[in-house]
Amino acid sequence: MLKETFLKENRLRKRSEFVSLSKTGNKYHNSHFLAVAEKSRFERTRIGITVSKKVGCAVVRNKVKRLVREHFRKNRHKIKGNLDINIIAKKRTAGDDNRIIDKALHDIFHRIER
RNA sequence: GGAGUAAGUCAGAUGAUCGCCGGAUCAGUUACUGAUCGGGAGGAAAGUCCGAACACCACAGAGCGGGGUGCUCCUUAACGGGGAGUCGUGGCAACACGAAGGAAAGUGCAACAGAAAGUAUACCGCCUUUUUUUAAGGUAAGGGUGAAACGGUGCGGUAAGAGCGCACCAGUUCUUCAGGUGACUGGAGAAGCUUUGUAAACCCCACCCGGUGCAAGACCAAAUAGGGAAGUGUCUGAGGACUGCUCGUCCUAGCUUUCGGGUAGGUCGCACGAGCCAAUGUGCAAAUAUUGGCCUAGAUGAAUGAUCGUCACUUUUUUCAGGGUAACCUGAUUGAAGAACAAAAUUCGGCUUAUGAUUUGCUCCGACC
RNA sequence: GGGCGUAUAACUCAGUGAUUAGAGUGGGGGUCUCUAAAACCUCAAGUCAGGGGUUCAAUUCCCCUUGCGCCCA
Repeated sequence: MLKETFLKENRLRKRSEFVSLSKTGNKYHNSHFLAVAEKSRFERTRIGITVSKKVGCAVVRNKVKRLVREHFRKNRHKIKGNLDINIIAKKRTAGDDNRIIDKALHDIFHRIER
């Protein structure tokens, strides 16, 4: 049984990392999200979440971030290889239900794996 | 029952599973891991509109400039906040709102219309004289214009009129009496004194304000190299000290611009405070004093979540029971949906704005007894 | 987090306490031309971001809200 933890070392934490990733990474689209991914130089998969002010107010943005993190936490072991991923939320994420967003996340992680 | 008004309260609860961010203790080991225990968003955390603490700039200076506040008394660390009043405005009322000093220190502005927009003037009128088309003088009652026209009504007076005189009313200024800490209120008297509006126009008066803000600032580690060009200045001048100007003080020996190069990692600041709760005293109250109890988030691409149950709340559907002629009301049952505004970012005191539910007092209206 | 600025026609900007808020570009129509461009004439298009207040009168002065943008190390 794999542990479903999610620590700081699984996250992207510096602006420079985000910038370099967006320059060189491959991009994947979806109705709700935009993902940028690249092979990591570490021995683990790391994730960064970008939710701009366009999506909504602070409460909405926190909610989206938590949903993305929760999904990543539960499905991390399914991702093969070591990747750096940046998930960028689009505007229409704001109003939608949790289940729909979860489905969209499942979809986009599926695209990244291919 | 309806409409309104004021004040207050809460911000769903609880369980399971998987997680997130700090803290304490213990163990292993030597900077990480594990175990246990305990904590983890708001009434507005928001807007950044005020006031402070704190830090640096000189523990903060002078003058000018600039900005703010503006009825009274009280309260507070402070405030543009709050409380209690005064006056004015709105409302039938409960009550609410008010940047509420000065226009009699000075300046400006008041479009169009109107004769005239603030100290004078006279378009139509009215009156007198002369002429009999008119001219001169008097007049501000009436008309007309405008948002606003120089107190109102009446009587006298007059050629016609006019505060020209008088009575009453309204206001202003002055004197005075009583009440109040005071704003102010009530009364008496005098002066024909009758003064336009605007200070959220300049301004005057009184009081207050140095600047920048935790990305303030301090420390540690790492790295390096301080170089080229141009301009300016070189001794009573130049530059800097995050204030527009002048002065003063302190610092540097160079300073500014540009080209090229480097860095932007961590720790502290940072969670015991003008703190919260309760009781008692003082005070109309805002507040405050004493005593007792409590410790209550601290992240930094940024924690406090997700899923599934149970119970409660609101709306609605089905079925049943009771009441009623009926519309419908009450209670139970069953399924479904909903549950506002909104996320700490150095910390406090306020203000403002957004917003769900609910309780109580008061006012007005209607019905019944 | 903290500190600032801005909003006027489809676009870029003026403007000022007062008549129906202007200019350029763009758009429509016309003149000229065989046609087009240029030039000239002409027309339309504004809740002066929204809501309150001061004033006789507000796009302008004051307050609140909203949108957009900038700065810090």
